[in-house]
Formats: sequence, structure tokens, C-alpha cells
Amino acid sequence: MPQEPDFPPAKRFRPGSPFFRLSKKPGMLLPRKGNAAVPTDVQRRRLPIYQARSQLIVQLRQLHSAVLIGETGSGKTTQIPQYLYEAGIGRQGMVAITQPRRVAAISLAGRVAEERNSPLGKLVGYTVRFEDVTSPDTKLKFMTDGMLLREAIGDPLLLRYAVVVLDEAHERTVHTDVLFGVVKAAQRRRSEQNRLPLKVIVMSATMDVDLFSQYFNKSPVLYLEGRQHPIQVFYTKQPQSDYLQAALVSIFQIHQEAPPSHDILVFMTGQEEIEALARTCRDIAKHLPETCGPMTVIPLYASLPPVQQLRVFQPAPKGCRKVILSTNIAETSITISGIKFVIDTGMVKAKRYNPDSGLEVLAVQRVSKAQAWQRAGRAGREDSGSCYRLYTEEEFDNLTGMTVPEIQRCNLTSVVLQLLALGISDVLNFDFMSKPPPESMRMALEQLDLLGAVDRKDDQVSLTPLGKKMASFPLEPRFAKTILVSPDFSCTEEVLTIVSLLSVDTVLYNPPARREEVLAMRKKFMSSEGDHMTLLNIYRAFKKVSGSKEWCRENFVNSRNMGLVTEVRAQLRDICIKVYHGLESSLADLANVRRCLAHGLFVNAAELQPDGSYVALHTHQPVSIHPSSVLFQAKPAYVVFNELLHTSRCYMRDLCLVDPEWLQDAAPEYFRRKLRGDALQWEKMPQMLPPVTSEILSGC
DNA sequence: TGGCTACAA
Repeated sequence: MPQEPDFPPAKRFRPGSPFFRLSKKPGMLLPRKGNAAVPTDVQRRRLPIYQARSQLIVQLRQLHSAVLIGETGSGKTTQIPQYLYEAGIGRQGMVAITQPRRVAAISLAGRVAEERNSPLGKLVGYTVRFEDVTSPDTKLKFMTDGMLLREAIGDPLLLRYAVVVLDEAHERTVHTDVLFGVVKAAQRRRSEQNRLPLKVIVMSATMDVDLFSQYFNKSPVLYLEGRQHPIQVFYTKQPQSDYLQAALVSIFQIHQEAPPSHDILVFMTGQEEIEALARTCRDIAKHLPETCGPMTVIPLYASLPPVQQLRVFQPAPKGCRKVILSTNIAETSITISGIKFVIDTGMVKAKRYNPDSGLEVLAVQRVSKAQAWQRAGRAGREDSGSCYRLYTEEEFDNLTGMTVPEIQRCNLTSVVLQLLALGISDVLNFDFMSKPPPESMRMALEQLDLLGAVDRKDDQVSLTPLGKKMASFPLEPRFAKTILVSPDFSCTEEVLTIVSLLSVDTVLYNPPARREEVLAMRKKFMSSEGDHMTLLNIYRAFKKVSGSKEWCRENFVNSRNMGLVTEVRAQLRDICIKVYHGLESSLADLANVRRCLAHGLFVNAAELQPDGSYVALHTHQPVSIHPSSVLFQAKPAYVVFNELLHTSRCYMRDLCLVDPEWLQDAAPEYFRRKLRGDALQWEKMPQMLPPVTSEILSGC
């Protein structure tokens, strides 16, 4: 289990200051603070980290593994790779610097290339999905953690690299967590085989580093001071029952008291909540007395069109206050300058996973201390700031220290397939930094077994030839399987399209205010065979007009996501051609396409009951058709679906009508007695059918 | 029979 991190008491909190641990950690480096930067090469020397450069180089030269703590603004991400290069450390191979996000990998590479005065793609390059800007000259390679993981499948020892820098390790994405284990194993095996040593540098912005250090053989921790400014933190005196109301009051309190140039950033949970509060704020702002200046309220969340997202960067007109209402996208992904006040509701929408039911639930919950500090830190990027926490100090003390790593709360089917593809057969004992729940691992193995991806003999698990092929797709195993069976049904082109459509955020644009219009436009694409076929119709129509943006607008189709679909599709198609040396298409025979979906999604099958309700065959839980489905008013006997969404009920989303015989064909053993008329199955084989908990039942 | 999705590849 993750250890409770040792966080600074709020009152003495100075972001970027590691002083409170000075006595404990002798490895600390104490740079002098620099001033605001002016030219480019001088800029590097003015970064806080520069003062520690020579010490860092000495340390990094001798250490096999190091943990580096540095707040935002310390310059660690751009400078460490250059220091390594300048000192000739790891020149025998490349230096990989991983990032959880694409934009970060790309922009960091750009900045470092500029600092080196070298064209991007030469000495400094980057690799992210769909884009590889590197050359044989590339020594410093910025990449997404997912890309390095994918490379590891072909090269588990990561022999091209002399140094791997895992940045933003505190975010604990699934990919980073798997990489921890992969680089640690590669490091050990390379040393055993007397190969070029692999140096591992873990970089994190938070103080909960003991876990990192312990995991990497008690490696030393180096501290760097950042260039954050002091932040005053305020708590409410009483617990707030309504955080939205509390946010509203706080916004206008600040608005009445603070100079209008001081912008406010409010952290909330989701789109609907944000839009509602935005409306309320605008209404109230209209009716304020003259003494109060005007206010511009800007919502910010991921599904917002890019043009509207950019609004947060535009300065408000003089004398007007900018109030940004944001999801946690502003916590990490988008950095907004000029924020003087942060209001933290203390809530976040996060995914939870129940391995028994396979249910992923998106629920509003309290943030962790680490998240609360991350949010507060957004107020002190250029100058000192304030953070108003809409909860009491006692409530803060009771928050969990760090956010539960994603790997402990998600479906692990893809992870396990990837581990197996890396040649790790003892997946159940893989050296995770934070072990995922054993039920999640078992569930994942069971799913892979059902899909025909693995052979299990006693405790030894190995990939089948099909499983090996599945691992070559950057997809969830069930979708890889769907593609891989498609040649048997001569419909690879169609299946590729459908899987690509499912790989991106929805291409359907549904502005609530124009609901009737949307419905009328969408009618012409609707298929009685289900949502997948409806999506296929939309894609075909989109291609017919050569991806016209105008057509997208008229038909309420998100053209950005549609463009992404095209990219994903091309990538999947390339992989397909490599695996199969050819493609086939049935053009009109959509039944075959549905057969493929049955082969990939059969674990997500549901059966119509005599009373008109549906039951999921895998878990026997009652499920319903989501109102957004084209099959909402239909009553097909059997369907497969993409996912279950747990809101007021358990809703199946994205449905496809199937024949029960197809399900039998897809997994004869599994379905032998699962289909209608086997009520006793439940009691006979409890180990295959985990009991439905009362929690699930009451929620459905 | 009736709901609405944080982030990432």
C-alpha cells in the first residue's frame, strides 16, 4: 500500500520549499532564486536548478537510480536531459524523457531543441502516437510514457537507451506505473548480462518520494527548489454542505474586494456543474452595483471545442475580472498564467472500478491532499497568491495523502496483455510499485483467456499466437480481437472504421439546446442493427463528402474527433496489413460486421427477459438500454454493448444487435450454459459468476 | 422504460 506522504502543515506551506525536510534529507540542493528571465541562453543560467548543476552532474554520473524532486518552475524537465548530454553521461545510447501527455512531450522537445540551437528532430526529438520527430542523430528523446511502453514490447531491455527519465511520476498514470517495473527489470537484467548499464531517473513534483526511493533500491533523493511564489491558504470555519453555493459566495466575495486584474480559478467536477455555475455567475454579475467591476466567466473542460478552450488564455479587458470555472484539466494539462486566486471545492470526478462486476463508475469524490496542493499551486505561478479551500482544515487533514494510483482503480486487461507481450509470464507477481487488487489481475486474466489471448497451465501464463497479434494493436484487447477475426468474415475495412470510431471521444455533437434538430438530422444515419452500425453510416457519409467541415456542422458531427478517427484508422490499418498482408471488405454485408463485434464483445452480452428487462450474461446483473442508444425503444433479444454506465441504473451504452448463435460461436465453452434457460448455472458455478453484491443490486 | 462523460493513448 502507498505510504501516507509527509505533507507540510498548511500554515507554513511555501510551494517549492523543501526546507521542512532539511534535517531528514542530506541530499538536498539549495539554489539561489533567480529573477524574471530575459534572453534565451541567459535564461538557462537563471533557472533555479542551474545553481545545482555541477553537484547534480556529479551525483547523476555515479548513481544507477535517482529520485529527483522539484516543483514546477525548477526547470528540471528541460535542464536535466541537457546536463546529462553536456556531461557526456549516457552518450552510448539515447536519453528518453517520458511524459504522461502528448502536448507536454512535444512542447518540451521544442523548447530544449531551441535552447540547444538545433533543429527539432536532430539532437532533440520526440515520439508520440502518430508522430515520430526523431532521426539517427537524436540523443535526447521526449516521448509519452505509452510510447516507451510500446517500444519495450520489441525491446524489453530498452537497449537503445542509456538513461530513462520518468517525469511527472507523481501523477501515477497506468503507463508510468507499468514502466516503473519495466525499467527496473531492464536495469537489473542489463547489469546481470554485463551490458550497457541503464540509468533511471524518477522525477516528481510532490514530496511523497519514499515509495519511489524504496522501490528503486533505496536510491538517493535529490531536492530542487522551484520558482513558485508563496501562497496563502484559507479554510472555511465550518464544513460546507453545498460546495457550489460556497464557491459562488467566495467568487463574489473576492470579486468585491480584490483588484479587478486578479484572476480567479475555480476547481469543480464536471461540465454540467460548470455550465450551471457560469450562468448563475453571469446573472448575478449583471445585477451588481456600479462599484463592482464587470466580470467575464469562462468555463473550461476537455470536451469544449478548442476555440473555446483558448479563451482562458486571453487576458480580460482592462478593469474586468476573469473567472475561470474548470475541471481538473487545469490541474495538470492546461496552465493558465495570471491566476491570483484559486477556489478549491475539494471535489473531483474520478473513476472507480469494481473488478467483480467489471463496472467502472465515474463518481464525484473528495480530492487527495496531493491534489489539493497541486490546485493551490496554480495560484502562485507568477506571483504570490491565495487559495480558498471550501472545507475546514480538519476536513483537509482527513483527506487521503495521495490519489490512489490509476492502476489500482481500472480495468487491467490491456496492462496484463502488455506485460505478457513483454515476456513477463508471472504477471500475478509482477513487481508493481503499488500492487493492483488481486481480483483485478485475476479478472483481467480471465478476460484474456475468454478472448483466446492466453494459455494457462497451472500458474504459468503465456500468449497464444492470437494474443501476440492482439498485443500489437494500441487497443483494448476486445477491440483488437474484433479486428483480428474480421478477415474470417471479410469485413476488415468496416471493422477498422468502427473500432476507430470507438477509440476516440464521441464524434456525435449533442448541444442540449438543439435536441430536436439533432434528432432529426441523426435519423438518416440510424440503423436498426444498433449504435455501431449507425456510427459506421455516419463515417461513410462523412467520407462521401470528403470530410467537409460544413457537413459536420450541419449534421452535428464533431469534426475534430472525426479527424482523429481517420488518423487512428490509418494506424490500425497499417498494423493490420503487417499482421495479415491484406485486407478484405464485404461492403454491404453488415451482419458479418456484427458477427465480428460478437466475437470481441461477447463478455458484454445482454439477454432480453420475459418481463422486458435485460440481464447481463456475464454477471447476471440487471441492465438497461441507455436512452442515447438508437435501440432505446427497440427490444432486441440479444445485444452486445461497449460499456456499462452506472448512474441512476446500470445502463448499457453503444449496443449492437446480435444472434445468440454468434455468441455461441465466439465462445462455445463460455456460453454453453449461459444462454436462456439455465437459472441453476448461477449456483452451480459460483467461481465463474461472482456474486452480485447488494451494493450493485441497489444501484441498478 | 428516460440520461448526460475527470484525464490520458
